[in-house]
Amino acid sequence: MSTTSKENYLKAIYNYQSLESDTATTSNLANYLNVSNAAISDMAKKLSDIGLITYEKYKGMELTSKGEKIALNVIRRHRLWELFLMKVLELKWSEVHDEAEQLEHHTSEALIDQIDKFLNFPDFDPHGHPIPKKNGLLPKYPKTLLLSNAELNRNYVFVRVNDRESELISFLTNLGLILNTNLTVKEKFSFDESIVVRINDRNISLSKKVSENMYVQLI
Amino acid sequence: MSTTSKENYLKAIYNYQSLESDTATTSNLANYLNVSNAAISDMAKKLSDIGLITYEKYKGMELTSKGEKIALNVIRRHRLWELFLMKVLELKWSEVHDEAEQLEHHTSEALIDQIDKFLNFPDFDPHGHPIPKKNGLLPKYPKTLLLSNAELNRNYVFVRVNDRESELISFLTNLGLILNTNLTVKEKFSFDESIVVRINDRNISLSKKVSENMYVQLI
DNA sequence: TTATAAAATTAAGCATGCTTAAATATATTT
DNA sequence: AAATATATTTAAGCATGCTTAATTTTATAA
Ligand SMILES: [Mn+2]
Ligand SMILES: [Mn+2]
Ligand SMILES: [Mn+2]
Ligand SMILES: [Mn+2]
Repeated sequence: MSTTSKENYLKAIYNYQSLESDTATTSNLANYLNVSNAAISDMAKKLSDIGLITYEKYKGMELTSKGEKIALNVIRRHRLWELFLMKVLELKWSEVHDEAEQLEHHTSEALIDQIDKFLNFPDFDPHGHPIPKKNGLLPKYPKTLLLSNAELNRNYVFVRVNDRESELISFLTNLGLILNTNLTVKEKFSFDESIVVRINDRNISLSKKVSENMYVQLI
Repeated sequence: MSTTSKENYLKAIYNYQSLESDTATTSNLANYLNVSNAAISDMAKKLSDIGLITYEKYKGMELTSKGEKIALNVIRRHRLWELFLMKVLELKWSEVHDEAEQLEHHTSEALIDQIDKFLNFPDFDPHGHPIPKKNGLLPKYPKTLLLSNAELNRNYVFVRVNDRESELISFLTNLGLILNTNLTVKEKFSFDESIVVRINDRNISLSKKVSENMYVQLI
């Protein structure tokens, strides 16, 4: 019923659904999942048939409560694995996402609950994402904004990062830019939308690509 | 190239190949893997085409050194996962096999090496099976025989159990029959091939089905 | 040795999850 | 409001890994 592929589609739809800035369109999902638009249309029919999304041709799709429940469960497995791999098995910050991307589809309820327990029921994964609880609810997490939207000369703390590109994570690690680092935007260049941030008395230049994948919180 | 299905076939072939009492025939594999004979013939062609087994129609199949290497690698992942799940995540003796059956196909080299290291490079899994080393070699392990073939009134130690049926493992657990238990066969009944074994001053009757899945070592 | 039984293979077909190319619907310009 | 561009869906087809039914090969018995 819920294969690896279907789980990934549901997660992707959830992702767009929970964004206020974007929606789960066919093209968005195709791009996100690296498949053709035709594959999305195809799967939309199937997911709709089994009651996991609502779908009207040309109008887009939405998770049903059943579909959302599955999506959150997969996300829970993903994020618990990430934290476990990092804290217990010492995998790198940049490696855990790809590994979890596989494991999330092949982990029983009993196993994931043991991992949850072993980690003492954590609220956040290594990239600052909230971990859905066994009951399906997300823990409370703070309002954040993209670093690319942060204002000049105010104090922020780096609290979350998009983990889908391991290169980016490695890059940040090399810069010493780990979660919970304090920073201030000192300059913004409009010609390439790069910025200069001050971190621990060091000025670092970050491209648009980088700053729009980092989330910060005002302090 | 090497999918979940192919990995399972290679493991199954390895299994029969390493048995002196049986061989990797089409029917054996079909029965072991719970698929039709036709599926085995089909896959034999494919595995042969990609150089993982040698195969002559009606004559049977054998792993090439390339195929055996993959098989041993999957077995390594399987057994390391089993031990890790039991020792670290406290899954039950009867649960770890089914869980590992999935995880073995979705674990990177980096991760399995970390698990190996975390467990301090163990030689045996929870069911007494030797764990292939990173270099592809099996650790030395003692000569054993099936409990069903053990002689009356000699002292044996229970060292290995077939882990493919979780019901059997639960059954043994309930009897207190864990690995490294000493035992003596007191009676053998020919009419149903059941036996009576003496364990810790208790006499226990075991069916043929049970005794031919337990391996013992003479002491 | 020939007949029969058992084992293995081939043939045809199905589900899943993709692809590219063609068709159609929706959005944007003029 | 048409014309054009963009987004989406449909059509046809492919790979993988199965199935059942038919056929062929090999093994066993008479
Ligand atoms: Mn992730
Ligand atoms: Mn993450
Ligand atoms: Mn096992
Ligand atoms: Mn085992």
